[in-house]
Amino acid sequence: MTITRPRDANATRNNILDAARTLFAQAGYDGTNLRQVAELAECNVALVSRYFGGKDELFREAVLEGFTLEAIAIDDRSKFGEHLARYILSKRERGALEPLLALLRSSGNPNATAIMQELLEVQFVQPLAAWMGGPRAELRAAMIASVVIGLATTHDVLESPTLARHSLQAIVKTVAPILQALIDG
Amino acid sequence: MTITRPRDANATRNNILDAARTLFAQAGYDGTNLRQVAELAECNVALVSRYFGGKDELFREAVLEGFTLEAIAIDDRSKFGEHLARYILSKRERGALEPLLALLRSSGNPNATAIMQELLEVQFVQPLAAWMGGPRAELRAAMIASVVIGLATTHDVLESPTLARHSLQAIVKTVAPILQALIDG
DNA sequence: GTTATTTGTCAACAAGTGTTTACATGTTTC
DNA sequence: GAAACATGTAAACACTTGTTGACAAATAAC
Repeated sequence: MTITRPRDANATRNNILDAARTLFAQAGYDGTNLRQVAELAECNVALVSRYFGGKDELFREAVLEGFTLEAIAIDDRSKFGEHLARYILSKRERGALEPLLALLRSSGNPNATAIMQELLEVQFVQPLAAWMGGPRAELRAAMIASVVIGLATTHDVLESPTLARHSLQAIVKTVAPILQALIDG
Repeated sequence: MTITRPRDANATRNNILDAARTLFAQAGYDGTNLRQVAELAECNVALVSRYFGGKDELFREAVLEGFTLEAIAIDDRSKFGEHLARYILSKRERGALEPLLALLRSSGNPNATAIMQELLEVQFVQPLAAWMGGPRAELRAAMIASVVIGLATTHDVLESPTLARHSLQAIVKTVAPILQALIDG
C-alpha cells in the first residue's frame, strides 16, 4: 500500500515502450539507439535488453501498439475519403501516427519492413477490403494504403515545401476524392 | 597508349558511384557501409573517402545522377497516367528507379531526406507543375509525387503481397486514372 | 527477522564503421 | 633515366552501439 513506487517493473516497461515509440517515430530504427531510449525513459540501458530481449523486439512491440483501423472507422462511408485525409494530415492526432511514422522512417531496415508488410496487410488492407466490399476490394484497399503512405511520407517525413505552402483544406480537397473513388469502387 | 589501364581514376570513381547506387537502393543509407561499396567497386575503402570526401557526399552524388523527369516525358498527355504508372511498376526499367529506391529506403536519415526533399521539389514537382499548367498546378504535381512515392514504397520496398497477387495490368488500371485525374486538373 | 526474488546499476566486451595517416606502386614529365 | 605526380594499399584510430555478466538495493515471502 505504498503511495509512491520507486520500483515498478510494469511502469518502467511502459516508459521504455513510450520512449521507444517516440524516438523511432522521430529518427527511425537505425537512427535511434538504446541509450537514447533509456535516457528518455529515465532508466538504465541494460533494462531495455532485459525487458524486451533486444532492439528488434522492442521496435516490434513499440510499433504494434496503437496501430489499429478503429481510429479511422466511420459510419458514413460517403465521407470516408475526407475523414481519412484529415486524419493523416491533422497534427492533433499525430501521436496516433507515431507507429506509422516509425515504420516509414525505418524503410531501409529489413526487420522493420517485414513488420510493416505484415502490419499493413493484416491490420489495414484486409479489414478495409472486407469493410468496403465490391469488385477487386483487396486491390483497392492496397491502393488506399499506398496513397496514405505516400501522403504521410511527403507531408510528415519529407515535409514537402509545396504541401506546406497549401492549406489543410486545399490538400484535403485534392486527396479526398482519390480515396473516395477507391472506396466507391 | 596502353591497351589495359590498371590505374584509371575516372573509372574507379564511376565504379564506386555505380556500386554505391546499387547498394543504397538495396539497403538504404544506414544499411550500407563503405566497405561493401569498395568491395563491389573492386577498390580499396580509403578511395571512397578520398574521392568523395565522405559517405554523405557519396550518397548525394550517387542518387543525383539519373534522377530526371525526361525519362517519363510523353507527348500525348492523355496517356500520361498510364505511362507513369507502368514506368514505376515495370521491372525492366527498375535500374532507372535506383535513385528513388535509395532515397525511399533512407527515409530515416536526415541527410537523405534533405536531399530527397530538394530533389523532388526541383527535379519533379516544379517542372511537372509547369508542364501541366491549370489551377493549383503545384499542389496537383505534389500529389502526383505523393502517389508515385506511395506506389513505389508499397510495390518495391514493402513488396505488398496484395499487390503481388494482382497483375501489372490490374494495378495500372487502378492507379492510372488517379494520376490522370491529377494531370487533367 | 531472515531468506528469496525482483528490480536496478555499473562496467565492460566485442563487433562494426567512417575516416585518416603513412607507405608503396605505377604513371607522367622533363 | 630521374624527379614529380597520381593512384592504390594497408593498417590503425576513434567512436558508436547492442548486449551481457556481476553486483547492489529494494521488495516480497515465510
